[in-house]
Amino acid sequence: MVTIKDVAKKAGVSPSTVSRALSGNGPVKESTRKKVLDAVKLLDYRPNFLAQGLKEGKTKTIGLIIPNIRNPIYPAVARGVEDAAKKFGYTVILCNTDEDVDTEKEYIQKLQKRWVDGIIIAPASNENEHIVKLQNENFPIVVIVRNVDFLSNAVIIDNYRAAYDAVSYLIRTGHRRIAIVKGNQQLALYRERFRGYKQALLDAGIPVVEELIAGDDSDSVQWTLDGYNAINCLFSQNIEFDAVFATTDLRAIGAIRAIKDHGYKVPEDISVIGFDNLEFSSLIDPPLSTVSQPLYDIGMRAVNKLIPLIDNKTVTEPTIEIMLSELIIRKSTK
Amino acid sequence: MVTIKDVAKKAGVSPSTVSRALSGNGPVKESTRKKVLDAVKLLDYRPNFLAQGLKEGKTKTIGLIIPNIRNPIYPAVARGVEDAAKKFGYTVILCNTDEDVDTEKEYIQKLQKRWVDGIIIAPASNENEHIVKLQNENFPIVVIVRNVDFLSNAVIIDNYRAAYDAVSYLIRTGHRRIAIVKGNQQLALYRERFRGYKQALLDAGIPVVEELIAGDDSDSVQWTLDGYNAINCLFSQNIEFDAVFATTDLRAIGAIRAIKDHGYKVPEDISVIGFDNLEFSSLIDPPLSTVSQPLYDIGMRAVNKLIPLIDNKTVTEPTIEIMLSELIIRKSTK
DNA sequence: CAAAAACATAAAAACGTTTGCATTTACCTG
DNA sequence: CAGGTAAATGCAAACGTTTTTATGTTTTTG
Repeated sequence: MVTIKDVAKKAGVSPSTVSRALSGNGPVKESTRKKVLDAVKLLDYRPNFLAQGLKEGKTKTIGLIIPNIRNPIYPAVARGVEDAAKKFGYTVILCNTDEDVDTEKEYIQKLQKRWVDGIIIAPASNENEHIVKLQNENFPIVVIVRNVDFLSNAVIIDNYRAAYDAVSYLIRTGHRRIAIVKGNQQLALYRERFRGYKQALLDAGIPVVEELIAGDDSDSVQWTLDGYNAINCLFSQNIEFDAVFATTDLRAIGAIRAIKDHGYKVPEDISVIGFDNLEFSSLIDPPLSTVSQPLYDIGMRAVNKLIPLIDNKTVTEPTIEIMLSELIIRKSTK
Repeated sequence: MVTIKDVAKKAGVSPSTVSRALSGNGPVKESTRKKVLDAVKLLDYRPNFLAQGLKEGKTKTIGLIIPNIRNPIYPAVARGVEDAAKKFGYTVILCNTDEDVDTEKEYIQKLQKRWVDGIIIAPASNENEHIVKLQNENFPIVVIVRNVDFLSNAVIIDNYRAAYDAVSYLIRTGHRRIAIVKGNQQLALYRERFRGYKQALLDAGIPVVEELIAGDDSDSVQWTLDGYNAINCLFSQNIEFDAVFATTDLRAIGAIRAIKDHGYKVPEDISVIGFDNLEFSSLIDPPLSTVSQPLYDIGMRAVNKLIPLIDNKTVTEPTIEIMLSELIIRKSTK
């Protein structure tokens, strides 16, 4: 490989002059700068990033830790992160944890070996002392999508509020027996959505009944399955309901499938509302009513929050940024 | 930050001994190894990756360059790449080109600054001298998904064959007026699929007629739109057809929408077959018949092909690996 | 025109590792 | 128990940069 010394020799100057000519961190005569630039071009010299990084203690790299890029909410997030990172001259390392805390820890270790300048993470579970530790060490880190139970720099939506609004909409449009596919209650975000569901019912004077609460805490990769099973379960118990609030679009899709399988129509017999607004949620039949998360923006904002943390090492109180979600009504609700 | 010297001091040995104790690259007495390990734990020492990389000329990092992670075929590929990479101790840097050659070049430059050991790429376009150049420089690179017109290490499917089989299936099941949404003909993979379509018709004695060839070369991010517009276009010209071969599932979804919008039924009136087998293609209505690409495996195989290129710097002829695709018949064909 | 000031460049140290070589220590063997 | 061998460890160089310090060369100015 061609080094700065080769360039120096070719241009007839010292390595330090080459460095200055390229970085602009010092005076260099126009004529020599030209000689250097010519030599650089001639030899196709590219500075060794590792050496630079070693010297400066920075890598201009950030780690993005998410449960699974195949979960369709994450590509948009990843894209937002990458686009923003690129704008700041950073590159992104992608890490999938499969919802497993140990994998998450392992990746953090790996990333931390001083080569990423910061981390953006959608935590795998509610066990996150390792994240607290990182934060205490003043390592730049931003939590996204899944809020945690300690104060941290985070970019999320108000899951409680969003769920409350969605369920309130169902109530307002005449539904009274509203089932929920509740999601993994280990995760704060599903607890919040569940809480929103209950409060909306209570505020409307509708009792929260156990038999309408469906879904389990499994984390199957077949994400529609939970919704499908949950609704099938209701049918098999002959429980009546006129609407379903699914805590993700994928669960909603599974729910719709189950409803159709039992010969009922969406939304004529049963309304279904989802959560996430995946790109293809408008493409299914019927197009899904859902809560839209600004996933791309969450990714972008996370980077915008992270960079200052990396730059000014001034310690500031962590802040949570609440992004706006939006209720999108399509054809799966009447 | 804590360095190897700190550990050495704490353990009462020299830095070289610490290095050997940790890497195993030399003899070290059991008792001293223990002292070192204790010191490491006590100080929470983590070797500086940059320094290691600088010394060894390797970063244990690979770059993955794809058009767009939001295009639903790529998450599976990315996951395959990451899982395999992890097995070999490598990490993955994700780069989205948005189908833009300049962005692609820019990323390659960036990655090449000696810090990725190899690159896996789904090229943005048919302009790829920069990839040829990389290959000639003996830089480890593997092409995936989108074949190129020069001999390279690649992991792809036989797009011609797969398209041929899909169209042949339509013919065998009684369709005669088969329209195609042809995809961007700048890209070899769509040319191949188009060629398969034509050959299948010819081999069955069915003429290839211009009016049934639809779709344009745009690369809109709204990937269903091309299929939607293409089919609408046919209807508006009053062209009759009894089947559609869409060159991607997303185009198929758009096509189905257009067909439904015009009051026809899939598959009773018009059959539709797609290409890719996206995770949600079985979830739409009707569940889509399609050609399955082993996307996850393509990612995995690409890494398995790349690692030897990185390790043995022995120059071997590039080889193309053809993965098997599979025709999956669901409910969108009769 | 000489001395000071400003500018341009070179030399050397530093970043945190790994590793070849030299040295010390421990262990055998005759 | 001396001498030889093997094992364990330390020293120093090297990886490719950037930056501080030192040196040499202009230019300015009284």
